[in-house]
Amino acid sequence: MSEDEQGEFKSRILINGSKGGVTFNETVNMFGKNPAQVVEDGSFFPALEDEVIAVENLFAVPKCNALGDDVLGFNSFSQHTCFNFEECPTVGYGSIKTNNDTLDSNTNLSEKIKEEFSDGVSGGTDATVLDGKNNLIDTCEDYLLDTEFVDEASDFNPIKGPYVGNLNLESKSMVSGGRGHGAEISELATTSIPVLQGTCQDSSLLDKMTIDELHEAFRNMFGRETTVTDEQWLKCHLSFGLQNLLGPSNENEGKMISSTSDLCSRRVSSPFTAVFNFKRKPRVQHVKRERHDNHVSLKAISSEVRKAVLSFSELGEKQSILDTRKRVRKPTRRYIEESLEHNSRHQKRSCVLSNTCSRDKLLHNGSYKLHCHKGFESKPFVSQKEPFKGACIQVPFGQPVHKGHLKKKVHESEGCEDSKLLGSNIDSDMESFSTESQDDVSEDDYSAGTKTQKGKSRRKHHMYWSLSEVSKLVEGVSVYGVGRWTEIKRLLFHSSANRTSVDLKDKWRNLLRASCPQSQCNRKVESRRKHTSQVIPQSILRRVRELAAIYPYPRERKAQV
DNA sequence: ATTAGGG
DNA sequence: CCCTAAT
Repeated sequence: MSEDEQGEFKSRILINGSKGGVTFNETVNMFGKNPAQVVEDGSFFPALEDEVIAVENLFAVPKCNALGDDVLGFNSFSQHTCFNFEECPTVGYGSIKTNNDTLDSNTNLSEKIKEEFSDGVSGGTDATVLDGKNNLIDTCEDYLLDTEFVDEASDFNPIKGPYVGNLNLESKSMVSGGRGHGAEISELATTSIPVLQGTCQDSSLLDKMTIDELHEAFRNMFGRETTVTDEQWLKCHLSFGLQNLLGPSNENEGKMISSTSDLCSRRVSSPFTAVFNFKRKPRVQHVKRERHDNHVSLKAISSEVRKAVLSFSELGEKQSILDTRKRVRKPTRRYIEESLEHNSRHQKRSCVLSNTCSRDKLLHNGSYKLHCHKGFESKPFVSQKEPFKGACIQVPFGQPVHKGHLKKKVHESEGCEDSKLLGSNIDSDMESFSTESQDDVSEDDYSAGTKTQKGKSRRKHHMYWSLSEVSKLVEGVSVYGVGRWTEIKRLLFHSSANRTSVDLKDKWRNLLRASCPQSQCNRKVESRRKHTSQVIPQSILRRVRELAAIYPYPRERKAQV
């Protein structure tokens, strides 16, 4: 099957799916698999309730970040998902079941997939994996662009959720009588295609939901309220979130590097084949069982199957290819920094591998436009479209948060607090320059923010020296002498993180210049400055002169000697 | 790592 | 303030 044919095939499925034009049975038949066979295989369905619970725990353990705005992130999503499970463990079976017997493993499928892949998560997902994903995405994109989802000007994706049915159930906490049907990972193919259309069939359920219900569902899913009253918007977000169930599995499915490059070279290896592979339930299921018993992770699955999983995910995500781009984990600024510092070397290597396929595409991918330094543009998944919001710190799976970060962060905040303290200290200690003190605080905050981006030369925000600071400096010089900037800094400016010893030195130099009675030129400048900046009191200037005499600068010292 | 000095 | 050379 040629590439074009593959693409056409995929598009067909997707489009049909979105329009619900193909029934599940038809879809299944397309693959030559009779749904009855699926049902017949009883081993697929029995899933113990505790299995569900296990899943729940699985997801409860990992990331417990504060729910942030990044609703697209897998972390928060899984968290919410877990939440939902708690509320109704058997959620989602009913509605699908009404559609087709084979479909009732729908939701469970998602769980299983997650479960399946969550093992690999801890193993550490490598950047390359993500790159690989992007490769896939991009590849898929070609096929999908002509679908109805090109329009993604807005932040959300107009997905007429495949999972609408589930959503409905979740939001209403409907519990069907059925137990958790052990949806096998192999069900993925069979299920998801039906899902794609099944949702459309069930979209009536979504439509039936009131705004309040939608809001509730939204809250359950994303852990936050929304003020949006647009039904479409809510539905899209909800369905989008549900769709994430499959996305993460993709992302988490590590160790795909090899197959990734494989896919790179010949592009996605026949999505059709991929789906088809999934039809071989017995095989995959076998793996699944093994895993249950022996904790055999997905690694055990043959690379072929894994490839299939990956490829399938593209399919299953339907239009979401575009979504996926956005859903790609947004790293925190911290993470970016760290990556720059620690991983640049590794990335260079892995990028060489993955770039050939992904890079050029990614580069003209708007949402991936990376505003990054140096060889970082090749890491699409680090794109940070939205400004970092401290509330939601999402660290990509497998990318451990180094303690250094914590330290750094702590230090930074320390600095801020200290500077605030300094402000108050100054107020009490010195003659009180309240405005200046405030300036200190704000300035500190600012500089603390800019300092973090070590790399590019961003000039430190100009911070005027407050009179109190000058006084302290002079005092320090009088005590320790000129040139002991580190000492002075340590004892008198320890709390002000924004004044380095070099700053002190520079300031002293300037004071010296200002103090020594100079030519008219100098005075002119001085008088000119009077209007804009602070005027250094004569008392201080005098003191500076005295100190200059006592502690001449080295050069002058030499001259004196 | 500090310091001096030029820019 | 930044950068760099010298120490």
